[in-house]
Amino acid sequence: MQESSTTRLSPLELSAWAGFLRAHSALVRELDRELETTHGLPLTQYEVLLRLDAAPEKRLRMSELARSVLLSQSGVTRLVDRLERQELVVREPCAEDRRVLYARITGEGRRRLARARPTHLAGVRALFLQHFDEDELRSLAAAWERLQPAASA
Amino acid sequence: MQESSTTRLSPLELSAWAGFLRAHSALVRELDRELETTHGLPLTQYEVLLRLDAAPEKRLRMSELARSVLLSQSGVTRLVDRLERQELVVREPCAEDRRVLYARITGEGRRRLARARPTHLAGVRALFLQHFDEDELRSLAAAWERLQPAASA
DNA sequence: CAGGTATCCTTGCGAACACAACTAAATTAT
DNA sequence: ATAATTTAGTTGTGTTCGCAAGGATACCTG
Repeated sequence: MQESSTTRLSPLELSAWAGFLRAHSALVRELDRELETTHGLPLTQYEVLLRLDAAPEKRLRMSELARSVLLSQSGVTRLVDRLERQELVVREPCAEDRRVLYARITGEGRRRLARARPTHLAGVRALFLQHFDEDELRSLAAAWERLQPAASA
Repeated sequence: MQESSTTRLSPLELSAWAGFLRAHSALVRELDRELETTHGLPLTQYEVLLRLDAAPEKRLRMSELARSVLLSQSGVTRLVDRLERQELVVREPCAEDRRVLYARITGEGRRRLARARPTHLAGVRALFLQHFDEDELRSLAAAWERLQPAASA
């Protein structure tokens, strides 16, 4: 009463998929813990600061931010709330369209980001990048490109 | 005032790492949504059922389960609470060690799992496995092995 | 075999998220 | 111009999670 191939993953498929899930879970947990304990900055907050710092005018619309960190709109609202409370970010109205708000990274935000960055990058290298050679990195990067449309559909 | 290579990821490194994060987020969200809407079974619950069904006696200690699904102990306690409420799982005491509780999948749990499985596997194939050839899968599986110890340390 | 320690699981608590309903502003249509 | 629709963002509600603390049982040591 089993249709074999459609109801089972091969051991190889299982390793690739389950490993992906496990790796992500362990990595994110560890990196988050690291960042949180050494700089009081959870990973999601770090990533928002990173995006804002990299943005053309050190600011992004709330909705752009939501897309860029792959979070829901309401998630971003409250995430920016938390960042604003710490004065790492400020909200600015937009003159041309008064519905939109920009989130802009502050000087203090940039300092916090600068201090946290080495920690985070060291972690990403030690826990992730380290384990791939250059060919593998290329292969990975290409693969993520391939499954991007499928995922966002 | 910047130490270049230690404070920046190369574009390739960034693609590999950021892609990994984005891919995971999008994939899990989509698979979870799929499973939830078609079978009322969130991904985490599905995975617990899967582990229990695959276990030697259709049961695992709570702590084994926690390690196997890479969740905190308390997370598993409440996840099993939810499963028990739906009667997909039962808790059983252990005679040899009265501190431990086994979580055992029930007949109903196995039926739900069996019904959900094709949906989930189709999703995993379509959204993830599809995009890798066999060599890449092998390379991936090997890589996850490599970074397993680093992550759990 | 008593006292301390370690292990297994649960519970209190707070943080973070998604979904849906909502307000305000802009755009489009009549 | 005004009404309907769309878009940007926030807020209410419920869910899930991790951490830290707690209770019970097992183990270990003198």
